Amino acid sequence: MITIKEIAVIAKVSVGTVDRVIHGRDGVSKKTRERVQQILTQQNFKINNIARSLAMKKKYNISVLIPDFDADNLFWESPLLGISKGAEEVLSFGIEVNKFTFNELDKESYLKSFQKLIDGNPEAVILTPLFLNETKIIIAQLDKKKIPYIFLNIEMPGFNNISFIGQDSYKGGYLSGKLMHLCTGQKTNYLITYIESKLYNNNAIEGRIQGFYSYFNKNKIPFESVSLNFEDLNNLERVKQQLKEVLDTHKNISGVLVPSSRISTISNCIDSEKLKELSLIGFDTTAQNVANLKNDKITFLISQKSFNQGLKSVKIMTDYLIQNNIPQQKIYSPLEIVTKENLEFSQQEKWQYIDVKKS
Amino acid sequence: MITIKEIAVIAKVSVGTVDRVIHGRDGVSKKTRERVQQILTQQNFKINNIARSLAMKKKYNISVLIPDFDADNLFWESPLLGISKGAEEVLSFGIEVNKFTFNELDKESYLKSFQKLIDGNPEAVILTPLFLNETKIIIAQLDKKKIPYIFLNIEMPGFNNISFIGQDSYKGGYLSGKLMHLCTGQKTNYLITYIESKLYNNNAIEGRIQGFYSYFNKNKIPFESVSLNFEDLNNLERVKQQLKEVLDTHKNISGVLVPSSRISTISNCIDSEKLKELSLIGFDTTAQNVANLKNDKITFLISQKSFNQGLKSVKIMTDYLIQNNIPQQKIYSPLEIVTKENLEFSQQEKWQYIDVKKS
DNA sequence: ACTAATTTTGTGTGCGCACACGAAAACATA
DNA sequence: TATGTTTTCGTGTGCGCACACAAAATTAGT
Repeated sequence: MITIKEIAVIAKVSVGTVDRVIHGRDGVSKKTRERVQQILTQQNFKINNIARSLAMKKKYNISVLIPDFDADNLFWESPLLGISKGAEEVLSFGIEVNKFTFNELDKESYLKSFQKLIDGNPEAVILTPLFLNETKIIIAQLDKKKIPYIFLNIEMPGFNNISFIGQDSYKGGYLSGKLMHLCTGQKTNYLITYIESKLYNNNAIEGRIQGFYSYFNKNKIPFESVSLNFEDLNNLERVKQQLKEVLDTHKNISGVLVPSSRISTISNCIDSEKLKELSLIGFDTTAQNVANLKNDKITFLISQKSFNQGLKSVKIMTDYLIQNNIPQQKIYSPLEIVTKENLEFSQQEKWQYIDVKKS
Repeated sequence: MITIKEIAVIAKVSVGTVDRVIHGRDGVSKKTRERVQQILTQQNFKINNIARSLAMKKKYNISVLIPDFDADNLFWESPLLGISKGAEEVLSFGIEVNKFTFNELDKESYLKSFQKLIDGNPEAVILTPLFLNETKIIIAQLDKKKIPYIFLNIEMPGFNNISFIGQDSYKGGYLSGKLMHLCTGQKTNYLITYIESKLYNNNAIEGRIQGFYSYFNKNKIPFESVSLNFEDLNNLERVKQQLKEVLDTHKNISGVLVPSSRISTISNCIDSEKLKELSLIGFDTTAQNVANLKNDKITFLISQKSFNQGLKSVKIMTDYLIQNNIPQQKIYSPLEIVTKENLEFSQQEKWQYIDVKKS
């Protein structure tokens, strides 16, 4: 690997001039600039990022706004862990990552957390835009201050986010259709459950349901589906009752699709005898979901590897800040098919990180 | 992040002494060593790897011995690409990666390539131990010279490799059993094809077949299987004939398992009308396999993400050389279930790398 | 032609660490 | 006590780059 010093010798200029050419700073005559540039490309000069980041010492502050997790809903644990991992990896590059969490059921806490965040004067922001109107307020401030931002996990159109990192929910649903069909064969009567949220419009869930339908339509497979809408997934007795009713009236249902991460709640609320006749397919490998996959209550999970999403968001933002690398507008995570038999190999990155932390 | 200089001030010693304590070099009195060590842990000192690798300038040479690929069998392309990616990533750490390939059908070329490799005096070796006896010769030399080595993709017991990176073939086969059962439902009559190799004993294929059987046995699912052994997969006419024969005599076969990466060859040699009645499951996402997955000739592929295996092998060896991090003895890759519907999200790392290379 | 203003180029220092070398302290021997 | 030996510790330099500042070269203005 050739160094700027060597380039300087070849070009018969000083390292300062080479530095100016490399970074396109002004103060170099056209003639020497061209000469140096030519030698640069000709010698295939590649900057030594190790030395660069050591010399730079510029401190960047990336702030993250993301929902918190709790015992009932562990979904956000994974991305948070991924972000922590990312934070460690970019630490030596002079990047500090600050996490701000909020209650996913509380718009106020979203705004309040953001207020704290913005007070820290971050150079860049990674956020989960859960509520539309509040996000508008937030983004207005970011745009005004010209702070770049990435949307993590939730897609929301109409903003100038430099990237979206998450799942293609339509294709996830489409895949769930295929798997469901595979599980149930001819008996194509399905139950689809979801939670009507007055709080936020979750495009992901709708996308998944659409994808699910599309699989059958595009492949000209006749099917029937019943939808069941829960008001409150924490009222387990009510959930049980609703499920029993619908499964009793529609005896021929052979599969249940839960287009969210809450499938374990559903599977726990179905009578265990009845459960044996059903194929359950859901999304995301939360601890509860994984447990139910293990004891055969769930057949398939489709994971978006949200640990990696968190990790990636930090790394991509770092790349943007340090190298000025513009990322792709949409970065879709893999659709990982998880079943009892390959479970132990799933989410390796996450578990490795947790292991390291413990030791 | 606290620096050794700051530690030195606190401990009232010079940076040199701190350095000695950190790296356990001798020449420090017991008393000061303990004092410095205490401050080190107390202040939670973490070495700055950026600065470290800059200062070190020690050049390491990792050499890789791996089969070459050709148009008929692209399997080894992926790990090779992964290794290239890894080589780039560790370049700034003063690590040079040299690749030596051999013909997987030719024991002589294995030894000959190794001879070239060892002449380069590598500090570490990553290899695919394809032939048992020849591997013994090779490893004897490495052991004698105390050169550490990792086994990539192929497991071979009885050696002092610091790690094995590859697939758990038994569990891969077990998963293929589950998927096959899912695809075929009640009709559990299967054809299992393989290539009897006189050259090398491929434990992976045996492991997969065993795993496949185990799935049905452990779950007490009655099934029947027919085995078909090809002498030469390049003699397509003969392969076609053999397949036709076996499928004609066993009309009730509903699925075909190919426990190797050569499933595309098989699927291309089955009459297309007949193919529609069959479920085909195979391993590894070679270009040909992927193409056949797309046009519905193959139902499932189980991928071991060999790109990542190659990448990982380089990074793990680097970690071992630079940080003296001892890796796990066995590092199993995920069992990625690939189907037409999630194909585009598969192997992202690999495609990204290829894209970058092109631009 | 002689300053002054401006552009162009060169130099020096430091980022945090590794390591060679030399200095000082502690100890040993006569 | 003087001298040699060994142990312990400190200093200086460089890794490749960024950046502030100084110096030189060029141009403009009179």
